[in-house]
Order: sequence, then structure tokens, then C-alpha cells
Amino acid sequence: MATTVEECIQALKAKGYKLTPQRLEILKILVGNKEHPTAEDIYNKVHERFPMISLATVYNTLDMLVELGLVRKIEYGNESRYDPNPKTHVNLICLECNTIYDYEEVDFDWLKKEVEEKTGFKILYPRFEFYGICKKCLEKK
Amino acid sequence: MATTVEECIQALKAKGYKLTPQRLEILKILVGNKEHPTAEDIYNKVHERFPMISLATVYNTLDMLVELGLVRKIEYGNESRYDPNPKTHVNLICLECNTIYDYEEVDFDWLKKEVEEKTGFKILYPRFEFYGICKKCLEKK
DNA sequence: CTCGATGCAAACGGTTTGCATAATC
DNA sequence: GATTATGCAAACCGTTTGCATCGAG
Repeated sequence: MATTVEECIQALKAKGYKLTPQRLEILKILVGNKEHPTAEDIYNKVHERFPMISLATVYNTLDMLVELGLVRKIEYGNESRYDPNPKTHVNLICLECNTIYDYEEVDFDWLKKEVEEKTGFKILYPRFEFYGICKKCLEKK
Repeated sequence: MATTVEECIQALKAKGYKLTPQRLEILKILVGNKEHPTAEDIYNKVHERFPMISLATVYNTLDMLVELGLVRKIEYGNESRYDPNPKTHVNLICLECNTIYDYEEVDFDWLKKEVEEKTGFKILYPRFEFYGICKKCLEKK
């Protein structure tokens, strides 16, 4: 996701989408968010300010943001989570507490190039994850 | 997944699981399979030989194999696909035809080590994917 | 004023569950 | 013979859909 709400609004308008209060609120919630929230998490937060909002609108908006490439959808377990981090990174997913951590400092451009050259596959976006147990959960034992 | 059906049977028995005809058939279908089938794909294949099998048994067996670490579950779209490739590899997922290709020649041990040392996160297994358009689909256009 | 967005509620569909029966070891 | 696995069908639940109404541009 772009790093500012402004940039997101630009991207949205550029594609002819309308800016509604609901969409704006969802944008504000997502930009810079490191919690990898579910659609329902987002719904709950928006609901505080807009009690009339429907889950359908949340899904609608999230689909739009994914299509715009501003948010990444992470299907995990029986529900999806949404990641607005625009940088290529590795997600560390704790199987114990379900927390998703970002591990930023990796460069995968070389791999992308290598794969595209060797296979003819046109890469649009990556998904890199490590599943395991996070530090906090390890210490609890 | 282990490279032979025998090895899988050993792993299964070692954990006290019983070997049934249904499970054996599912194992045979999966070992060496590069098609990343869905539960229903597997159900359909088993069904040819065992018309009485239920989808529940297929899910049951797949859960068991995932728990044994013999198969990787890939949640994608509204259904999951199962990957028996035991080597760490990158999956190339075509957004056009939904085919999943394996890209084998990558070594991620260095990254695993780095992440574990820097974050204290205990890694159990990876999931590396590139989404995009495959060569075949690109040529169709 | 127009066309896309919203809210509601019902439908969807892959997966899970409960339970009686059957089969492995 | 004890205990686990199977098959069936219903339940589950996150997500999608259809449609009348609303509102951004």
C-alpha cells in the first residue's frame, strides 16, 4: 500500500472509483497498519465511527484495494488477512498466537529476475512466509 | 512429502495411524504429484477406484498428512491445494489459468538462519510464491 | 442527473462435525 | 476385542450476490 492516504486516494480516483466516507475510513485504518487485520477486524473498527456500514462494503473496498495493488490479501486458515505493507517482505506467521510479523530486510529482486528469465513467467507480486513459533510464544513454555 | 509411498507409510505408522485402503490410495495419488490438486481433485481420483469414499475421509487424510509434514496445504482462492513436494521451492501461481508451477533451484537456508537469529522466531516451514502470468498464457494473447 | 456505491439479507461453497457403523491392528 | 477410521448428511462460517436505495461527482 502507498505510504500515505493521499497517494491511495489518487490511485483510487485515477481508476474512476469514487471516494466515499466508508472507503476513506478504511484507508485511514489500513495505511501504516502492521497488524494484518481480517475483514471483520476492519469492519469492527469502521463500525465505531460509521455504525451503518455493512460487511459487504468492507469486502467491496478491500477487493478494490487489492485490485489497485495497494493491499495484499493473505488467505490464512478459514479467513483472510490484509497487509498494506508496500515493501517486499517476509511474513513470519506464528502458529501458536496467529500473530503475523514483518521481516523487512530482504531483497528478492535477483530471484524475481532469475525466475522470469529462466521460466518466462511474468511476476506480478510475491508472497513469502515462514510459519513457526514466535519468540513470545516460545518463552511462555 | 517423502519421495516414496513406503516412507510415508512408515511415518504414518510411527505416529500410530492405521493404514487403510483409502489412505493408501490417496498416498499413491500424491507422491510425486506435481499438479497441486484440490481436495476435490483427489476425491475424484480416489473415487474411480473406491466409489464409496467420502469427501470427509479425504479431508481427514489430508489433515493427517499435513500434520505429519508430508504435504503442504496451500490456501488459494476459495479452496486449498495440496503440495507433496518435499524440497523447499518457490511456487509460481498463474492468475490466468490457476496452474501452479514449481521453481526448484533456490536455496533459502541462509534466510532461514538469518531470520531465526535476528528475530528469535522458530521456523517450521516456508511458503514462497510468485503470482503472475505463466508463459503459456502470455503466448495466448 | 447519472452511474457507481451502500446496506441488507439471503445464498454460496469449501470445509468441518457428530454419530452410527465398519475395519485395522 | 479395543480403538480408530469411514461414510453420511447436516451444520458451519467467511465471503459473495442481488437488489432497492442512496450519494459522489
